[in-house]
Amino acid sequence: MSAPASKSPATLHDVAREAGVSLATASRSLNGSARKVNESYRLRVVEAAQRLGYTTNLFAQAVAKGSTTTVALLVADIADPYFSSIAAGVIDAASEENLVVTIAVTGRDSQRELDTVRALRGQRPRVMILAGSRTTGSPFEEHLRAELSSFEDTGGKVAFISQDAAPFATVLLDNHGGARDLAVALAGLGYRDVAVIAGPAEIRTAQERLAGFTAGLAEHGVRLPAERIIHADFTRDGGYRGTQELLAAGAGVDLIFAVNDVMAVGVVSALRDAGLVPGQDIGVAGYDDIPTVRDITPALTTVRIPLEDVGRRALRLATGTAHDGDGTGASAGFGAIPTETVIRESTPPR
Amino acid sequence: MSAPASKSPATLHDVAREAGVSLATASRSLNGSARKVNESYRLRVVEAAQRLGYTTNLFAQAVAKGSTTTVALLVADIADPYFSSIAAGVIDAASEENLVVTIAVTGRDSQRELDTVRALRGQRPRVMILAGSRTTGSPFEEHLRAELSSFEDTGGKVAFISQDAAPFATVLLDNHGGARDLAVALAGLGYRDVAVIAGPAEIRTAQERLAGFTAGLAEHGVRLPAERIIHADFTRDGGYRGTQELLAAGAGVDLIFAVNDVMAVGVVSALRDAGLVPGQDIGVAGYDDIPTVRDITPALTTVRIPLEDVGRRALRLATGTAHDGDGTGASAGFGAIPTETVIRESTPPR
DNA sequence: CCGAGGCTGGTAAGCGCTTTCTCTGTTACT
DNA sequence: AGTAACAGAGAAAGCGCTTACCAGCCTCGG
Repeated sequence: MSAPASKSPATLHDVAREAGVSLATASRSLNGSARKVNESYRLRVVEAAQRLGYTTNLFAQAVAKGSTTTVALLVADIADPYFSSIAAGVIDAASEENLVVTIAVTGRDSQRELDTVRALRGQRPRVMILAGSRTTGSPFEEHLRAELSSFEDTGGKVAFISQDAAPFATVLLDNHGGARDLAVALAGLGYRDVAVIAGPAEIRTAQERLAGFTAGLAEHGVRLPAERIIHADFTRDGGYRGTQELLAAGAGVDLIFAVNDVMAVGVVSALRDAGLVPGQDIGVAGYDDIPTVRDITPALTTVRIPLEDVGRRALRLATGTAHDGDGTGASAGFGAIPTETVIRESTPPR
Repeated sequence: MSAPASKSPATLHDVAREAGVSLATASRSLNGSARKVNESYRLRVVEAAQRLGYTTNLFAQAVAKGSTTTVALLVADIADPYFSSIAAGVIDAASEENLVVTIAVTGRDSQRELDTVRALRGQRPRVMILAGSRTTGSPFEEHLRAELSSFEDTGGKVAFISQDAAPFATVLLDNHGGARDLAVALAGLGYRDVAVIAGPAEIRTAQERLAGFTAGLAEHGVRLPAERIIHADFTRDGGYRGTQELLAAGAGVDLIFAVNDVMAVGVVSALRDAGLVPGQDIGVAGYDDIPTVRDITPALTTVRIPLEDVGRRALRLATGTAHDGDGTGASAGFGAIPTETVIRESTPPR
């Protein structure tokens, strides 16, 4: 190594001395500045920095400038493809703007979510993106709102993903509409005896999808009796157990709609384990179109959300980089993200 | 809100004034310190902080203390379940130690990986965890090493996940052994005409798995001719296309081993699309045991790696929190992570 | 030929926090 | 009672960086 391998990183001061210029000049030549500096000086500084293996201390820079390059992303569970796809989008868009993404996981726990937001504020991120599903009636909801408002008051930006969150910017997912369209399509295929594995009762995304689905069925005169709605965990195992419960109740059902794909995957497995052929004996549909549902058997009917795009959009929404006319090209404004019903083998016509 | 909603966040200075104490006292009472502070003072400070909605500016704190609470995690693709599971583990272990995790994605591009490491150094993270697969013979490899060494020289810690990375701490994944065991098990089931969809030739993880698998087969006298080894992308689509290629070559094969699960998922789909019944006509095996492979049809034979655990372990290895005797309880030392062959329906006995 | 600007380096005052050191007020002994 | 030893609060000096602000130097126009 040519680097002197000291015990602490080289500072700008070191670089300035090595280059024989002042601190100010060094700063100006290394980190953009409106001021011009003589090319020969600049070169000397850059070379000195190179030689010493100097990298700007972003923290110190942040302190001095009073603004950071951090984006905080809160997700319920990073291992869930839904969230990791969104995260991929956020990270992608962030790196375009030279922002660094910090990810925290809240595990669908409002208390913990609140704590996390508090802790994250210490990072003074430029923007905070909350992707965990909002719940209704949580006692922490109000505190969260307050915390976020105060964050915005002090110059931060927040963006929500999913349902409208009052005063904050939101990438709206049209859960109701998507589920409604799906229901219409399925009813059109001839399904009549429907059950829904819904998420936890207090999660709004789950509520909306359930409501939309019910509405869509109603348009075709299909009723969804209350006992055909099973609330379960928002996970693969939730879907599995919900299905067991449903089957145990002995309902004669020709279609199961799980309010998200990971649950639907659980449904398929549960059906199979119960000796039924998913798709053939009972149709199955999910929501989200996570990558895997294309590959399971039968391929799952679902509602596509352009997840990565949603992530990207959330970031841009928050940073104010309108930047439209890219990617899908669809939906220029700030309306809800368009969803698309994708019929696959898991719901053959009846 | 009772907070005055000023234009910039409350500073410690504000808190001190509000509480009528000195800056030093405020600092001492809010953020741990060896020094004791009169309880009544402490209370006043805490209340004032509460009232003003104060949160410590972590950056400033970092600058003053000269150390941060950040962990940087580099992954190839956060949307890949392999990496997102690892990330979940890292984040989990990190939050236990009050560390914040920053995730950057490198997209399996050595150049970009190097750039990212450089950029991340600016954050002065306490530890850097590299989970992307190492490649062999990349011209950037040496630079990366240098950059990381210099990072360690200046007080950082580096941990690699996967194969031994010379002077740096590593959570060793026994790719060779795992693949070998798998091959032995499969040969034991009667498979004889084997093909491998290997990853890109330069990725070490792929190489090792291929080598281990070949060795395992050899133990049972099964040969793996070179034309039965197809190199393809490390993704689902890579597996798909590799399989198409294989089938086009018209080889009479009874088993396809894909060097990772996402590729194996692609293999299954490709077989099916070619009118074959995976598992029945041709056995399929993968590697990693990502959550989804349990749920696809046929359920996939694979090699289990406790991914979250690997993430946790990487963090602890780097922070020096030995902290053993938890979770799985398995493997106390720093040996390779134990893998386990999981035979499922995709490889019925022949 | 001189003063007004325009450039561009350097000096120094912060940014929000920690921490050393000083200094005053107590407590504990002889 | 007098002093040593000890707390514990506050003043102030940083941490690494940015950015007014000041000071030379050069270029022009009158």
